[in-house]
Parts: sequence; C-alpha cells; structure tokens
Amino acid sequence: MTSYIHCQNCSMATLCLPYQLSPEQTEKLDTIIQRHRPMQKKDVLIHSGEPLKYLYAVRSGSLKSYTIDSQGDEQIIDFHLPGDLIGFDGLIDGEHRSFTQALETTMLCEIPMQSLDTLSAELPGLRKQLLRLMSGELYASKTLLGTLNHHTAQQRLAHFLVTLSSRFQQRGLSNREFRLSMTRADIANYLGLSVETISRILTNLQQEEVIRVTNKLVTIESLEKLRTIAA
Amino acid sequence: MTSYIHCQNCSMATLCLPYQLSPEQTEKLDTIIQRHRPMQKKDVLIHSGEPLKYLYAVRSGSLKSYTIDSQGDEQIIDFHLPGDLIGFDGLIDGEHRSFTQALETTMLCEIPMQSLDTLSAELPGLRKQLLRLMSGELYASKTLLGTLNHHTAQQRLAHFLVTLSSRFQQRGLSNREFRLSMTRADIANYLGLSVETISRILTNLQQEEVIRVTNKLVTIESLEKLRTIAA
DNA sequence: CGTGGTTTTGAAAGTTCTCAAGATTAGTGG
DNA sequence: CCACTAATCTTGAGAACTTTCAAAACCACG
Repeated sequence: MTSYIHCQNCSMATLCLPYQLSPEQTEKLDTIIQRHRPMQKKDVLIHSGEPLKYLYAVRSGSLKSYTIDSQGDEQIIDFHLPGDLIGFDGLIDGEHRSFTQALETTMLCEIPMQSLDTLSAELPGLRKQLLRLMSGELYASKTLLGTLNHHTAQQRLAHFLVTLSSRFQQRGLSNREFRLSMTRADIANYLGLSVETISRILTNLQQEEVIRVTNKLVTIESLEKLRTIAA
Repeated sequence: MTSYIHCQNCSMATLCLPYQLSPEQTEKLDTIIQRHRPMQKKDVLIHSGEPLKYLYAVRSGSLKSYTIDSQGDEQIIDFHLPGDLIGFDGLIDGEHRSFTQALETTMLCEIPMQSLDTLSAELPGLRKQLLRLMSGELYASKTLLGTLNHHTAQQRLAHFLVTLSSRFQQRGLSNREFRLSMTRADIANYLGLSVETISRILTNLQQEEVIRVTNKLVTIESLEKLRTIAA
C-alpha cells in the first residue's frame, strides 16, 4: 500500500461514486480513476466549450462554476466542495457548458468518462449512484431556483448559509463554524444580489446574534434562528 | 399493427429515450413502456413524497411541476411539453420531490424505473440518453438560474418566450405562434415575478411590436428583437 | 510597508411589488 | 344558446426592497 489516495481509503467515498459499491467493486472503480495535478487559487480546471473527457471529483478544497453572459459577465451557478462531482452539465453533447475555477488550493480525482460508462454497464450500483448524484444536483438546482424566486435577500443568504452548513456537516466538518472560500462578490453573484446587500445582511444577522462573521470565518450562533429566517 | 402508440411510431422519439437506439432496441424499450390513463386539466399526476416507481414521458399536452413551500405556496419549477421526461428529481432517494399537474388534456407514457434500469445495463445508447436527458434538464435549470439572477423582469419574460419558442420548434411546431397552456400567474410564479408585472410586460412587448398576444395565443412578430431583449 | 483587491457603510434612485378596482374570459347550468 | 358566476387578466398609484454610486476602512500579498 503506497501513500497514494485510493477510493478504498478516501473519506469522501460515501458522498462520491463508491457509495453503494462493494470493496471489490470500489477497487475496480479505483483503477480507472486518475489523480489530477493540484490546483492553486484562481487556476481554471474547465473551460466552457471544451470536450468532456473526464468527470472530476473534489478531494479537498473548493471551486466555483460559472458561465459568461453576452456582456462578458460571470454568472456563478455552483460552488463545489469535497465529494462533489463536476461535469454533469456537459453530458448533453459531450462539451462542458461552464467554466470551473479553484477558489483555493484544491485536489481532484479525474474520471475518464468512457471508462466510467463501460464500468457502469457492469455495476448496477455505479449506474444508480451516477443517477443519484445527477438527480441530487438537479434537485439542489431547482430548490435554489425556488428559493431565489420567491424569497427576500435576507432569506436567500440565510438559505445559502444553512445549505453550506449542512454540506459541511455531511463532510464530517463543523456545521457551526466554517470558512467561506468564496468572496462576498461570488456569493452576491450566485444569489443574484449586489455585494453591498450581502455585506449589509451579514451585518444585520450579526446584530441579531444569529451568526458571527470575522472576515471569511462564519460562526452560526443559532442554526435554529437561521433556518427560521431561511424558510 | 394496432392503432396503439409505440415508441417505434412516436413522433417524439428523437427527443425521448429512443434517441440513439436502433429499431430493434427501440422495440425492446417499447415492451417495458405502458400507457397512462389520459389526464384532464388540473389532474395531479405526481404527489411529492410518493415513491418513484415510474418515469413519465409526455406524449401530448403539458404539465407543470411545483413544490409547496413552508407557507403553503406553490413554487413552479418546470413546465413539461411533449417529449419531456418527468421524475428525474426523485432518483436521489426514490421519492418524488415535487408535484406534477396537467395544464390541459394530456397523454403520457409510463416507464417502470426498475425495468428501465435493467434494460439500460444492456443498452449503452439508453444509458447515454438517460444521462443526456438529465444533463439537459440540469443545464436548463442552471441557465434559468443565471437568467433569473441577473436579468430584469422584461429580460426574464423574453427569455421564457424564446425558450418556449425553440422548444416548440424542436417538437415540429411553429416557433412563431403558440398557445400558452399555463396562466399568467403560473408564468409569474415560475419567473419569480408578480402577475401584474407579467401582464404589464406583455403589453409593453406588444406596443413595441415584438409580439402579439390574444389571450393565451402568442405570436412572435420579431424573434430577433425578442432574442435581443432576452440576452 | 505599500499596493490592490475586498468589504463595509451611507444616501439617492429604480425596479418591482402590493393593494385596489375594473375588464375580460372561461366554465356551468338552465 | 344564453345568462350567470368564478377565475383570470389588465391597469393605476403608492410602498417597499434592492441597486447604484461614492467613499472610506480593512485585509492580504509581495
């Protein structure tokens, strides 16, 4: 056993493709997976329009996905945390549909699409998990749509923080205290608000003793209150 | 050959699961597909929380999918046209995540999820198309997210009409003139606007000679202008 | 320790919403 | 086929929320 990372000993396995696979099957999956070179903050992993040869799984760090609109502006559509898979939106026609950029130092696994397809013919659990992961992303995206459509700025930001909190918890991290790897501008863009509004609401939530914010570090003082606001 | 509908002679086949399947494979797919009883306007096909046993393909008519928020209000997340598949958001845990209701008289095909999975092990083209369809829905959902987030009410509605137009065109119908099976309130809800705003903007677009609206019937007088506005 | 990027805060300006009422359309039963 | 009722749609005016513009404070990196 080398010190290299394998699906068999990856702490994100239950969130990722191996979920539902037996140890032997996981080993099989592991053989098709490659490690990607480490990425530094601001490095771009995927350019929109590129052929989709690989899916990527986040091992550590975080990234944002975005499109560029007709005026050349970014439209952030996703933040990726460890255990997330990246690239599903390109399966329509085999071309990536968005850009993906590292928000901090980030490690990734690289999964050749073709091998994955071949293997999924053989492993029902893998097929199922692929559909589950896409379905989950679809669900998150539609939920977000509902949230943004029908909620105030404060509710949107609260929803964002609650969602982040539970994603960190799923990953074995604290759901009460975490670091925002994205800027306020990124959050604003993602939620369809202005930077100033994000800043003001963070200040408000702090005054109401729902959260505490120190630069990038967020401490949730009352998750209950935050959930109530988000509802 | 009976008069019954089969995948082999369905005009929506290229938008639906049979895309990429050979005639023999399509026939195989057809054997697992059942016809669903016709639905009338306001009939509810799917209740949120129900176990997902079937995916549904729209043959004719249209439907809306929505969730109910904590205040008991509808949040419309999708409109379904012929050729669309319904149910993908429930694959996470085998439970439907939203309600789906007919907007008019509607015919559906019923696809048992289990048989579909079994068959997809055998047919790579079916696997691929399943992923394509989900990916397409994901892409549409994220694009919409970007649109709603960063655009004005007029841009949103224009985008909605342009998207509908091209969906009708894909289905062999006119992209210049079509009937809105949903109410203004449904559109407003979907786009995160108020009914009044929808009404006002439709009037504006008419005055600017971009579209003509007579009740439910929309005629696009300048698709080019509409696209420019939507951008 | 300076420089650039990020965040915060204030005040004015816009866009969209809410409320209210009237007009039109669709659906139902006689 | 008409009349009636409920639902949908339109239009106006004031209110509310969020944005934009502007400037200062803060942080991070070389």
